[in-house]
Amino acid sequence: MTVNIKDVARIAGVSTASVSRVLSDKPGVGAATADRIRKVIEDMDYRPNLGARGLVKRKTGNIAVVVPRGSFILNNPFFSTILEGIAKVIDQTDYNMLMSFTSSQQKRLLETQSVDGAILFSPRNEELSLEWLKSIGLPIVVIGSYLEESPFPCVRPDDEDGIKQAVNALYQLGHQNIGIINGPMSSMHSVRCLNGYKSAMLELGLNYSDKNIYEMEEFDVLKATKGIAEFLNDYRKITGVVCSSDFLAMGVIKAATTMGLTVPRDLSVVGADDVPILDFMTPSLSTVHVDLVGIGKRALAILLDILQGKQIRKKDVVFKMEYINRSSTTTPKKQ
Amino acid sequence: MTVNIKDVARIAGVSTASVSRVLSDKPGVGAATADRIRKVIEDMDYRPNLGARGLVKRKTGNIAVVVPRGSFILNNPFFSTILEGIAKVIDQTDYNMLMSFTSSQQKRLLETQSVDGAILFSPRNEELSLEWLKSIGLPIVVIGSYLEESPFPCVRPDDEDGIKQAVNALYQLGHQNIGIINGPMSSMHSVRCLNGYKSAMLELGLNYSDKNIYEMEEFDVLKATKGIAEFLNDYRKITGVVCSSDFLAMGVIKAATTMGLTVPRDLSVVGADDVPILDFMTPSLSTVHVDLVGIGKRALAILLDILQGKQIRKKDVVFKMEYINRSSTTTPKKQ
DNA sequence: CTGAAAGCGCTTACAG
DNA sequence: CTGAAAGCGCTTACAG
Repeated sequence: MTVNIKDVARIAGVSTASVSRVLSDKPGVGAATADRIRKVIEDMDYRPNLGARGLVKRKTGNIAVVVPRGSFILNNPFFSTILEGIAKVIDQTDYNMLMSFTSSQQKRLLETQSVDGAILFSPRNEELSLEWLKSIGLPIVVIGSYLEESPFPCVRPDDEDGIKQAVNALYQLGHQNIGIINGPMSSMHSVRCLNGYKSAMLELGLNYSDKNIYEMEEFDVLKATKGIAEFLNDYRKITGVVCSSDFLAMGVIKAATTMGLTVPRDLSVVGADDVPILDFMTPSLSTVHVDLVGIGKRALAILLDILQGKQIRKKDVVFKMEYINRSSTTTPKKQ
Repeated sequence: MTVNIKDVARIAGVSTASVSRVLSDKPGVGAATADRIRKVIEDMDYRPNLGARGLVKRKTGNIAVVVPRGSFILNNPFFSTILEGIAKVIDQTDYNMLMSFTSSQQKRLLETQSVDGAILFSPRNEELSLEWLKSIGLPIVVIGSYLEESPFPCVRPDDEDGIKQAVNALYQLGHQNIGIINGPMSSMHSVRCLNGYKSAMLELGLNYSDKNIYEMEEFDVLKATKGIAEFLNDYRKITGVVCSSDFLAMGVIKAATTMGLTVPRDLSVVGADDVPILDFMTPSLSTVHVDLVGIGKRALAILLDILQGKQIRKKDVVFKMEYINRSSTTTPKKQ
């Protein structure tokens, strides 16, 4: 049996009210009494039951971090890097982090008063509908994208501009026939990337057709290498591709290698996000950098502000991206 | 104000006891009454407050997953892959997963009755002392290693044998001068890897000295490339290295590349664990495979068993490893 | 089959 | 400065 506040009160010869007061540094306890209580707490190694406290204070001290269905997600360094940012600031607070993966778990987590607020990674309306999310009345911050009409604060990379920079960088190197490897269009992120690609191509006066655009059905690159290889094979004129994520770029390089192409000699590849681990690849990945850790930090900071009742000024926080030239890109071969 | 069990009872015209009974499918409620209650629950969109329930049932429905200090950890695919296994089985239960990173957070999480059990990733005695861990009386399963005298069930790769296989594989390819890149000796894992290395070398009749052994002070490979490069440079006779993790192997390849060495032509490198993402590297990594997802699943399964009061048979579960030859290894050059 | 009551471990007006 | 009491939202003997 673990010791509770009553035990402490009894041993210290005071009421539980007094113990509670010193526990939360509230005034109204004499210095001598307080010291005595503190000693007893120490001696008995008493720790308050956070659940019980939460019940009366009507807050749990927990924050949910919700990642979309699909376990692959954890292995995606994009998420783990942002998570690192979240972890960094949560460690300076008294909040605990609850994670959930499947959509049934998520719902239960969000609707059972188990958390005070939630950070949602690119939620999908099919799984977490806007209406439902609003109905539970929980403070929410989303990372990445959600529906256009979402009322929740959002923090995300400027992906549209990022892709534009990537296309421009390839163009500067001399590429004319540029492709894009994109995620499923059910995600706003992919939509914006495609927009960025198209407008960059247009501005540069470059031609493109459907054969320049590969849209994956799923995010799981580990299983998509084959499709990418077919795409690359189908239209050999492409000399450079931009990808909507580093993870995809990794798949592209893998696919190219499988086909006997050498990156960057035969194909230049640009990623997006600049996930730390990929700097270790050979060739190291040219990409469009964004401060992923910063995104995580910022998202949690906003949630914390909401939790403290602060008014938030900026509903949408967009992190700027910046092209980094490494060694997966070069001048195209003369055809 | 969210609706509570009293509201439901009032509207349904019954006592809270009856509502509670249908909530948890307990007998003792007439079919008609039960149906009526269920309808009210539905209509009012009532969800039980898990915190309140936990208070009386004396369990929280939460499981802690504790990873060692150092945010880099999240980006280590070794952890995220195991985590994937944990997530997979937790999603089939009603438990939620609480994660914590810093040691102060961990202690708070474990001692405030916030969780029913915990999975500890290679805990360090300096942060989570055995004595303290025992004193909190929480069901615990450790992944990786802890102290020799730890009473907690443990699941881990057979790392000693894994390294032996790696050394043997290099030997088969013709390598004689084999090095090892290891983690800090404060970790049992590193100790076992070193043992495996030494006994393999001994069995093969190969010579080695301190110059064959590089021990990192920290696990953060992203910052250790320099040290590895110095090590490789210091004793150029080494033609192949085994590493105590794929993550380290990645650092070795990076370091070698920086020095102008080509892997595997100038240096063969073997990783350990076979983390999914590294199959995408060029060259793809030769490594010693272990079922990381399985380790995660198994660890949680054991914890769940303990939580259900089952007696556990095997205190230590060791997953076998198996060498996989990919393209970061080859026959050494003639010197 | 059903409900009144006590209790899980806390906190917080309220009264003194 | 201090304590008795009520209450947070549930569950569970106990009695009928």
